[in-house]
Amino acid sequence: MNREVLSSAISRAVLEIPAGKVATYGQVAAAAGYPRYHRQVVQVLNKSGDVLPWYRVVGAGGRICLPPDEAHEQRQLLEVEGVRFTGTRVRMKDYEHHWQREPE
DNA sequence: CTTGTGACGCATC
DNA sequence: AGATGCGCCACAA
Repeated sequence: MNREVLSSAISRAVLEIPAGKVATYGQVAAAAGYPRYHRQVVQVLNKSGDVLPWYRVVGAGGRICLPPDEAHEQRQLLEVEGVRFTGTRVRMKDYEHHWQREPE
C-alpha cells in the first residue's frame, strides 16, 4: 500500500460525502476500503488543502477536532449546508452520511 | 533503522 | 462528562 493508492482512495471517499452530510474519519477510511486508516485520513486532508470538502469530516460522535479558531470555521461551513449542531457536536443521527457500498 | 507526529477511536477510570 | 492510556499506520526527520 503506497501513499498514492491511499490518498486517492481516501480522497474519493471524502468527495462522495454529499453537501449537508458529514462522516467521521473512521467512516471515510472504511468507505475508502481501509478500515484502520483513520489517521491517514487526517494526513490526506492536511495535505490536500482546500481541494476536498475537508469540513464534512468530523471526529467520532460528530466532534470537531480542530483547534477553536479553525473549528469555528468548519462549523460555519457546515451550518451553511444545513448541518445542525447539538452543543459543539454535529447531530450525527441526522447528518451522518452512509455509503451504500464500498467504492473500488 | 528508530522516533516522533497527527484535524483519531475506543476502553477505562 | 472529562482525562488517560493504548492501538493504529504512513510519513518525515
